[in-house]
Amino acid sequence: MAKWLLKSEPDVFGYDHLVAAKREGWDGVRNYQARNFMREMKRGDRAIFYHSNAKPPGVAGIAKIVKGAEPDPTQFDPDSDYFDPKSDPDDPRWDWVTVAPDRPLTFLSLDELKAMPELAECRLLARGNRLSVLPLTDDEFDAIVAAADAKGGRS
DNA sequence: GCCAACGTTGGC
DNA sequence: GCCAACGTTGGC
Repeated sequence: MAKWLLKSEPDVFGYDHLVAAKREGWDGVRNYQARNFMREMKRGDRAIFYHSNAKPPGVAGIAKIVKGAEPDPTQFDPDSDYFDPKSDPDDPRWDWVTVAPDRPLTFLSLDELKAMPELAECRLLARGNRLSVLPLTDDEFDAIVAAADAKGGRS
């Protein structure tokens, strides 16, 4: 089971939105590297749900992949912000995966993540990183969950 | 294939 | 609102 990190802006779609929606297509990814990571995702994988462009940014919960990659329908919708006129319906350019909430985490801010030695190599914290979908090692994933649970007084 | 211009991301 | 980083586009 692979581990991932998904970024979302909480003003647009935060972890609470995912909880309310129960499941959601992860639409709007328009970056090839991020798309390729989504294509590697399998049902049952877990992902850290990260709030970007937030005050403060940080980790809000755990999501699970409930359906692997398939074409993102918003690429064909002219009314969508994510419409891509260059995407050929016979050979769709962009995919999404379907995610569901697993469980919320005690909030860990970006500053707290930066202070964790286990995340020294994590792509999330790499300088200039803008990828919205990225892989985590098992150790990185476990360290984030453990740190959030410790902060929340959960053992 | 190079690279300058431009747009977007995301922290601050 | 600013700006650094970086991906994409398009002229050549």
